[in-house]
Amino acid sequence: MAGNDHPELKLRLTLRGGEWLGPGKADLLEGIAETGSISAAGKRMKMSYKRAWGLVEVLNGMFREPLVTSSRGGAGHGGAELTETGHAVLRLYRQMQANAVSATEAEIAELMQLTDIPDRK
Amino acid sequence: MAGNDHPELKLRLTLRGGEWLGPGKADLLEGIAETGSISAAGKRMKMSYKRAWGLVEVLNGMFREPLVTSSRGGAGHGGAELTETGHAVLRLYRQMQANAVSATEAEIAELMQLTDIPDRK
DNA sequence: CGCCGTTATCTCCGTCAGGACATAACGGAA
DNA sequence: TTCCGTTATGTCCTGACGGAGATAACGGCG
Repeated sequence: MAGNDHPELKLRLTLRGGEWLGPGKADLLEGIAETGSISAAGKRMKMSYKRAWGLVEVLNGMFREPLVTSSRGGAGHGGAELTETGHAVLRLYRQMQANAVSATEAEIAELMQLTDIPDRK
Repeated sequence: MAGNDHPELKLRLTLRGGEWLGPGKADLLEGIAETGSISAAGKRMKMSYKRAWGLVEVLNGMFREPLVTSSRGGAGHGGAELTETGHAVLRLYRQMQANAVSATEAEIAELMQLTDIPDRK
């Protein structure tokens, strides 16, 4: 019951100068996939709609095909969802994350031994 | 010309909330090790001395033992160098980076295939 | 002693990412 | 036609980050 977040490893993949994929955009994609809405996904991450929408715009511009499609009005009063490419990107990022964590476990453990977290008793 | 940096993977290891080790601090440590000076290392990265010094202070507070020792005046007119712990942290981070890159090569390649970089003929 | 280059601090300022808020468009449903 | 919740897009503002520059301390050396 340490309550420790466990040291966390975050990845940022820079595709081109100024364009990158990191934890924030990945979480947003996941949120959109789960909520079906940009605003709901943004709210869940406690970011403004404006920012969430901006990130989606950037994401859509980074790849050949858009990662998110959205619609206004209509039956469900509008919404958004991931395209096939969107799902693929999210899955690949998560896979990268998992692979990276397991490939660096040893070094992370060593680094943690050098930190102050003394296990307090 | 292509001039492409090749996609680059950056790691950020969060030890505790608000305390993390990333590419910036690692490069700074490396710079201090090579130049023997906080200001020179900072200048090399085009950051102000104030910022470089602040990062060093944070780094020293993140681990049980300081990573950087510094001295004013004296024979060499002052300077800084990495402690044994400092060298260890830098080495471990570089190792993490290398391991993570090779562990995610496949996914990175797949992601790049989805990007716009079309080789422009 | 006075010189020198670095560390160590401080204060002032410009920049800018991002939040808060306002507005409009959309389009099926009631 | 009105209602609704979401997308889409703008303006205004604040707060934090970090640079620029000044100042002082340090401590061997000449």
